[in-house]
Amino acid sequence: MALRHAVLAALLDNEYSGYQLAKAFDIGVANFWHALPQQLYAELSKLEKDGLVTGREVVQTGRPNKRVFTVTAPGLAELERFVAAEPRPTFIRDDLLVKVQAADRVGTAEVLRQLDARAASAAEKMAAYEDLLLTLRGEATEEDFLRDGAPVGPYLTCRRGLALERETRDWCVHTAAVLRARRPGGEVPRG
Amino acid sequence: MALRHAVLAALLDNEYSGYQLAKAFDIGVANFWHALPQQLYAELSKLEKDGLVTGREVVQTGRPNKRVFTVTAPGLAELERFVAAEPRPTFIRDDLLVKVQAADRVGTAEVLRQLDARAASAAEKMAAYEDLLLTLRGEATEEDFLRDGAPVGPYLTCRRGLALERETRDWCVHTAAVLRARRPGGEVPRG
DNA sequence: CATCCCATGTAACCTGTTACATGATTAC
DNA sequence: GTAATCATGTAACAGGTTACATGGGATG
Repeated sequence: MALRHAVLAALLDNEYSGYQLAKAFDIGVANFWHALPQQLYAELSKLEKDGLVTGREVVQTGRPNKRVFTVTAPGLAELERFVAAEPRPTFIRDDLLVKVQAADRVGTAEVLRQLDARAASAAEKMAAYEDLLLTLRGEATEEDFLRDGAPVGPYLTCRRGLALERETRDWCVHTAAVLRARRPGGEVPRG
Repeated sequence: MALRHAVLAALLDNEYSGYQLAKAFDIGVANFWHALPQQLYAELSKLEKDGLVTGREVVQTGRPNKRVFTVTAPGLAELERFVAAEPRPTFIRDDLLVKVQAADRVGTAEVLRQLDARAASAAEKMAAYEDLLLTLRGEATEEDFLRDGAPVGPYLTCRRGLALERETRDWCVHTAAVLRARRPGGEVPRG
């Protein structure tokens, strides 16, 4: 019962279909919750069965119809309970960090390539988050929006995502530079 | 097959028992991989059965004996394969962020308390990581250690953890300040 | 005397991932 | 025509979590 609350929170500011929710979990929600589309479809079904969200058919032309979901009063109450509960420990799993941890004992050429790639993708995500922040606050300055604007929750979590990606990019760039300086050319010693 | 490589990487710089490994996964490895003690005991058994680590009984006085584990040549080869493979998408799950996402629609008093608590625990972890960095580099300056020191992998991942915790602390402090300014006193509107 | 730390697991359950399945429309 | 996007799932399997179990020694 954990994905459940992430989905409820994501549905607060918007109606979403499963497909749209999957997009939101790809960029935006991805800062703090990772989930696959299949999980989201399954979770939306369960949430609807439990009465925490309601679905509404949206007829579309030129593309398949879809069902969009909204949080119900019991759903909001469930979120309220979740918020009051002790948070679980934060959960990080990152392959690339495992590889850097092992950098002294394995070939670093691949690690360097992956660090470069990650730095580039972090830079892309930063740009995406900056766009999203602009969209969320509209005409307002950041200062004004943070004082009065709504919804502020998604804005604050997006800022977090931006800071995280900046940190990731900087760390990758720095780490790659350190490893390259230690082993000029990034070659793998053999034998 | 994912925890496996985190365990192998953690065992590279040291022999560890299951219990010690659990401690390492609590601070240090926690920056990039989350796992429970039960998982570690189970994984060590599997790794030993598969010949990727070897166990060695250490007789102790005044406390129970323990089995410490070392990575074998096949274990190192397995890590080498893992390093060459494409990394999986990074995995984050954070209850507190879900709660902030919902901040416009639920009571913020509890969220504020949890943000304060998280800021404090991030500050504690920063101190722990700073200590660990000092221990890892010994007498050397950071610059020298990054050029020649060993093992540099754990040092680099620890730096990442430090940066992450700093970012977490700053974001929590900032976010709490924003929410408090919007709703003076942090009270929950009812009705 | 109680509590914490060391030390290691098992068993039942829940959650998440991988692979597969379908089908229409739009953009190149 | 080929690929991408929209749209929604199922089924089998792998992985992770919760609860439980045990027992000695050190610390206050």
